[in-house]
Amino acid sequence: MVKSLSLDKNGIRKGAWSEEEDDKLRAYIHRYGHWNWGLLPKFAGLSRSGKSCRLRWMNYLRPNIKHGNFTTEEDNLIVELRKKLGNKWAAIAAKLPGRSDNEIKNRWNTHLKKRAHDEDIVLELEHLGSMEPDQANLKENKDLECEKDRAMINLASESLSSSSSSCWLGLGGAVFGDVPSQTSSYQLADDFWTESFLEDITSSVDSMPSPYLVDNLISGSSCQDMTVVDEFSWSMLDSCSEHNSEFFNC
DNA sequence: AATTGAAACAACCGCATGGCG
DNA sequence: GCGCCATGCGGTTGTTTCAAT
Repeated sequence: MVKSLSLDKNGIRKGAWSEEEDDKLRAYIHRYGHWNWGLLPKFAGLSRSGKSCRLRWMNYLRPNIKHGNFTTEEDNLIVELRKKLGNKWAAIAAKLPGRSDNEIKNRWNTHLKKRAHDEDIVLELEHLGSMEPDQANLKENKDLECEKDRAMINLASESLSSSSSSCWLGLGGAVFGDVPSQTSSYQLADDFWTESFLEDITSSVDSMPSPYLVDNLISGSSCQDMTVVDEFSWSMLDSCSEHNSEFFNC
């Protein structure tokens, strides 16, 4: 279910990410943070665009990201939030810890859109079925009832909202702890990266060029340019040691 | 067993936004 | 105020998988 690999004219890889690329990106961000997506690929030894790296990190490699089946509670919440917020996938994702906007968008487009549409039709038909026959033929009445329908649907979704939110908070409390109000900024716990992972990546990270040691990776850049980059990198790394979690905000 | 169409989803692309000089 | 650049967001595409025929 992945795009086949290809290279563009600049030698930038496109398509599916290999496990090796994932490891490089994960290891690099773990060590240095994503201080600049544009430069990160070169420092991390990846032939990818910064955009591609960012997307891969945000949607797949980011800590705490969940993969696999959506729960009924999650589905309900997505449907409900979409009614309220529209296609604001990032805003919706902020309410579902561990799910990326891309994943939610895909979930909506492949599963929930049709379901939500079907549910609206059922509501509409149920309502029409309860109407007097001659009433149903009167346009003005129909228009009025359509308005009532919308109100009923909204009311139903509000009701669903309060109940499913409770379910979700219960689930969130059990699995994630308190559901953060701003899940776009993740706090990195000390044990975020498992010990086994740290062992796995140690060798690759140590052989990886750090942003302040490499001076020939930015093609065409002058020595002056690199001085700027070096100073920037040092300051960022200093900040990193002081405020480690900020480097993993998503 | 082969074919085909739909479903699923990772990834790409273009535009919008915000920060900075 | 303006232009540039990095980042974020949402729409779309491309590929694989799987079920139906």
